[in-house]
Amino acid sequence: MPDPRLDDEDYEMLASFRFALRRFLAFSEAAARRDGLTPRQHQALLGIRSMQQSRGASSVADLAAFLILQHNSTVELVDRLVAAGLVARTTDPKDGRRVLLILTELGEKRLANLSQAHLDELDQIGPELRRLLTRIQRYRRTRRR
Amino acid sequence: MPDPRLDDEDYEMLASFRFALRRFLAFSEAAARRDGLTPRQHQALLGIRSMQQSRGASSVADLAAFLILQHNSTVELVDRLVAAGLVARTTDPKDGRRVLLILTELGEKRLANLSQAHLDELDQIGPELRRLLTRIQRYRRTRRR
DNA sequence: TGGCGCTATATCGTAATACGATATAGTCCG
DNA sequence: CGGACTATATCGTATTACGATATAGCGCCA
Repeated sequence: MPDPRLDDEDYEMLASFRFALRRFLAFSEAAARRDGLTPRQHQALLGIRSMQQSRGASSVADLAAFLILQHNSTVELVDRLVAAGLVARTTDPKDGRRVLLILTELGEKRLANLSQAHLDELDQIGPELRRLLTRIQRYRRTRRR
Repeated sequence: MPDPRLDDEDYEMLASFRFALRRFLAFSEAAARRDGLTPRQHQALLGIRSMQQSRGASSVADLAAFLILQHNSTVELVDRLVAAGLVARTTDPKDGRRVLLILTELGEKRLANLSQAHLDELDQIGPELRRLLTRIQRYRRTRRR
């Protein structure tokens, strides 16, 4: 069992870190909604796009793993993405059980727009997140010895 | 309007960063649930605890600001925290409208346990998050010139 | 090669929770 | 002391993730 004693600074650091994280996520959520997407839909587009590069295409199960969601929840999310015209389903020619997901032109466009906004935001908030992470690590190291 | 062109690496970096973030949040969520708390409840305890230090106590509105939630949602969250015996409500003696929140002994205990686990987890995942953030910043700088 | 176990996706009912709209209580100042 | 303002609380609603279950396709081996 690790030493359970925590001091005020531990709590303060954790709180600051989580607050910064939430501010980033709140930005992300607001940006997505401004474009008519839910946050999950945005993340799904990003996952599909990046897996398109790294492994040719994304199946529903791949997407579930990327989003850390259950398979059935992912199916429902894909339903909504297809209904919104952001993603298309195609069955894998090599394996009829698998459904491969591809971005529509609209999906590409929305994702590009959002990704640009996120990179800009990370320019702002990224350094603070890094600072907080570094501070936590440093403080822990000093206390461990 | 910023240059909207994004390349594969931009998407890959964003996807990796968000995936790392989700893994951390999934860890956090699982740790909270293992202790019988929802993720929000855990974050609320952390916020209340850290505001106790920084400004004496947390009101409902303070907590809402920390969690980036609407006031009414926060009231409902506090209802659940009180029902679970983790937090107690006390009206501010200086302003009868305000409700000050304090952790019960059980709340303190749960938070201490969870915070320890989170610091340990950040030892693991923190460096990767920092690396990804640095990579994004560096890549952007090289492309901007 | 036919059937059986396995994997992948889909369906459906349920529960949790954040929100908007609205109500109530307390404060403060002209 | 009344009215505007602030803080908290209540309630109905919508979204969405999940568990349990169903269906379809694949591959192996007796």
